[in-house]
Order: sequence, then C-alpha cells, then structure tokens
Amino acid sequence: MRDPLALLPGYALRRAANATAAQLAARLGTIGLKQSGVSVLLLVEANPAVTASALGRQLDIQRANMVPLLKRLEDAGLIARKPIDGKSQGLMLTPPGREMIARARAIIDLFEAELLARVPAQHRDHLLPALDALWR
Amino acid sequence: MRDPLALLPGYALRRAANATAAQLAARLGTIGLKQSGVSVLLLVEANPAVTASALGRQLDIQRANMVPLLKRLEDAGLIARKPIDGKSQGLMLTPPGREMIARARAIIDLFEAELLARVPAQHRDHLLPALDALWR
DNA sequence: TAGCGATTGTTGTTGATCATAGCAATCTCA
DNA sequence: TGAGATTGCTATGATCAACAACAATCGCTA
Repeated sequence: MRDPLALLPGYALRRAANATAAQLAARLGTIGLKQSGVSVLLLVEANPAVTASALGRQLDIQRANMVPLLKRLEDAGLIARKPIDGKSQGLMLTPPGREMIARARAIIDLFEAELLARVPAQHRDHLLPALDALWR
Repeated sequence: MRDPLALLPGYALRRAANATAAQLAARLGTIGLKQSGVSVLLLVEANPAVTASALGRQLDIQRANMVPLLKRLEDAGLIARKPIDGKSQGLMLTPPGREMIARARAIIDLFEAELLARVPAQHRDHLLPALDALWR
C-alpha cells in the first residue's frame, strides 16, 4: 500500500513516540507505575520539597491533573507531603519510594539503552539534540 | 529546578511529539480537520478504493475506531464509499475532498518545513532516519 | 499594616481517544 | 459445501487532559 506519510518527519515523530511509549509503559507496568508517575518520582528525588504546582509547570501538566496523579503515589506510600506554609506543601520520597525509584531507574536505563541501540550508529548522537530543538 | 529527565532521549521524544502535535492540530483545526482525518485523506488519495480495514492496519487504528473517524469525513462530504463486494467497501475522495486535501497539504508542508528548520543544520538530515528506526 | 492581586491545592465536569468484546453478514479456500 | 477468516459495525469502559470555579493563603505595595 502506498504511504505518502512515510516522508514526513512529523508523522515519523508521532509514530516513534507512540511505539516507544507503549513499550516503556508495558515495562513500567510490571512494577505498577506509569510514565507520569516515574517522572514525578524522579523530579521529587532531584528536588526535595518541591510543590505540586512547580512539578506541574516543569512537566506541563495542569495543576488540577496533578491531584489524582499525586494521590495515587501517596496512596501507594511512595511520596509524602510536608506543609511548607499555610498553602504550599513540599513533596518528599518515602523509603519505599526510594526503593521503587531504583527499580524504575533500572527499567528506564535499559529501555533508553535499547532505544538508542535501535538507531543506526551514524544517526545516534544526533537524536537527542534534534529532539530537544523541537520542544525546548 | 533540577531536571534529570533532560538526558533521556525517550523523554525528549515524548515531549517533542506532544509539542509538535499540538501545533499541527491547531493549524489543521482552522480547516476543520484533525491529524487522523488528514492521514486518512492522504492514504485514500494515494490508494483509491482502499477499505476501512486496510486503512486501519496501515495507521494502527482499530477497526472499531475507524467507524466514527470515517463517518465524520463522510458527513463532511470529503470521502464516499463504493461497495466492492458484499461486505467490503472502497473509499474514494469526493471533489470537495480533493479541495480540502490541497489545503491540508499546504498546511502540512509548511509545518514540516518549519519543524525541520528548528533543528540545527548538522542534525537535520539524521532526524527522519533515526525516527524511522524506532518504529518501523 | 491593610488590602489587592497572584498563587496553591482542590473539586467537578467535559470531551477526546483508545481498547475490548461481541455480532451478523460475507468472503475464501480446501 | 462447510469451516474459518474477514469486514463493518455497535456498545461499553478506561484513561487522559482541558477547563472553570472556588476557598484559603501568600506577597507585595500603597
């Protein structure tokens, strides 16, 4: 079947993102996490006592949509909230959260390595800079 | 804010795809189309009398989800169905469909050109081959 | 220091997207 | 001719993100 979409970088970007996201989601599912949850955990680890609002801004997730996301992580005992002042609350990793993040990192590191391995060597080093230019 | 996600190609892929998809969606919205609809129109144009099932396979869209997609294009008068045999029906572009696809192509061509222009020259030619390797 | 605008966390709702299961009609091929 | 595969479709549920609204609180400034 003739496919005029094959030549469009924008289309390839869509398909590549979908395909890889599905694979990563499947692997993270084995430890009960999703990409959004892992993103939050990684950012909380790197920035102790961040607020939900700041996380949302960094991840481009609406404040309102952070609520169920954080609630699930909190219910799972992975993060804890600590009041900063009367209206803000800082997020911290719990000890189980630290264990979980170690497992998640192992999955992600393997995944990213395999992802890069699929790219022919002569294109490999250009991927990240090119993608960054598209959204930063 | 420290961002450990910045080094991950998989994350950059996600963000780049989201950002560019949102921009393209906004532009296609001005002529009343979505990416999925344009994909269908382009494939129907390149493959007259394709079936809905074949389109779904090519685009990785479930048969069931093709129904509302095609219905909207048909209600808008952009495509028409012609029975092939008792159970299959071939899809064709109508004259208004051909006009619409010309406008869509103008938008897409401009969009793809701008997208590539954002990528630094030394990385530009590596983008499509690298992305193709990730999902084909 | 009193007040006003901005910020935070939250609720509730909506729309879009996608997966799944099932079904009747039809085709294909042995 | 009969069995299995295919096609188009209905119906349903899950998930996700956008949006509007709200009370409480913060921070700056007049």
